[in-house]
Amino acid sequence: MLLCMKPMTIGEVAKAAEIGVETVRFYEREGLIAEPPRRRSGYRQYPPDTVRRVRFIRRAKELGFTLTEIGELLELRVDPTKSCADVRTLARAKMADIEAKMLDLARIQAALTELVRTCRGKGTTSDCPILDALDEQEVKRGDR
Amino acid sequence: MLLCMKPMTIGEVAKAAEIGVETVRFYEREGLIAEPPRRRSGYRQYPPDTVRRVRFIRRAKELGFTLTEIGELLELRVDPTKSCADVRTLARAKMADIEAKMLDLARIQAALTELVRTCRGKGTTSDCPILDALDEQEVKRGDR
DNA sequence: CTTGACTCTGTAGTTAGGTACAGGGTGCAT
DNA sequence: ATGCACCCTGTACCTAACTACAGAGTCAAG
Repeated sequence: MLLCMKPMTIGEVAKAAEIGVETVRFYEREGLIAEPPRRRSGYRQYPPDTVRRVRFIRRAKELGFTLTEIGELLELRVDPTKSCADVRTLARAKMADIEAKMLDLARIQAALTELVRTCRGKGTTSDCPILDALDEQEVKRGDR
Repeated sequence: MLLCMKPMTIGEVAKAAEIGVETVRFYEREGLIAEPPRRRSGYRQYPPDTVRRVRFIRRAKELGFTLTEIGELLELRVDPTKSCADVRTLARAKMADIEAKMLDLARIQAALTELVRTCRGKGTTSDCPILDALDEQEVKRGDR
């Protein structure tokens, strides 16, 4: 573990996070990762923690979050410079987003399960259960 | 159902699906929705079902699926022209994707819950539980 | 029959999120 | 002390997924 505390080059970070070197610099420009200290030569010296941050960004993107949203998630922390109430409010908003995503995913999952079941059973049991997955809740949304 | 079975214009579909007219045509070009019949004038006449399809596309995008993946999902159905085994295989692959997404979302959700809890506890407990959310599988890998 | 909102095709521009050089400097193993 | 892999900045380019015209035709309320 203590070995991990040595600063890393951008190439090491990129490799560890399974991402391109250019992308790391891009995330830095976008403010998603902090500007690291430099050597006198100008080489970036990343704290190893950066790898986790970059990995988080990569995974969160696959969940449909934009880089902006991911930035907000990464800003969320217990921080004396911010009001606890603000942090909680923002966190709760994100939790609601996530809840909605999980619900939609569960619906598609259920539809796929049904599809596989139907498929095993008989041949031509008609059309497309997938379409049903996400649309009855328009009704619910209306009176939310 | 109140949904009228009469064909709809592209503008009606767009409005009902909360999307732009241009986007509907774009989805048609991309093969995500079928080319509808036309009037003699060339006007598209959409079956009302199209609205559900477009809504599905919109929602699925928010879950991090690409249009290509969404197209694959929409192709999945019990269909005599396709082998049942193929459909099942593809459906199972999608289900695995979805499972992974739901797991990651649950992890972030848990991290946010923890954050809110900590925050209420009035701690300056320092850092960032969010970062921990998606990286425990790293633990499996040996450090160098 | 006019008029204004709507539709058509086709092409071009935009935004998000990277990705790829060019032209130069750095580090280190041999 | 040199070669090679790596890093720097800056700019340009790329794909996905729209979005915005232009220029022309269509529909229907009044």
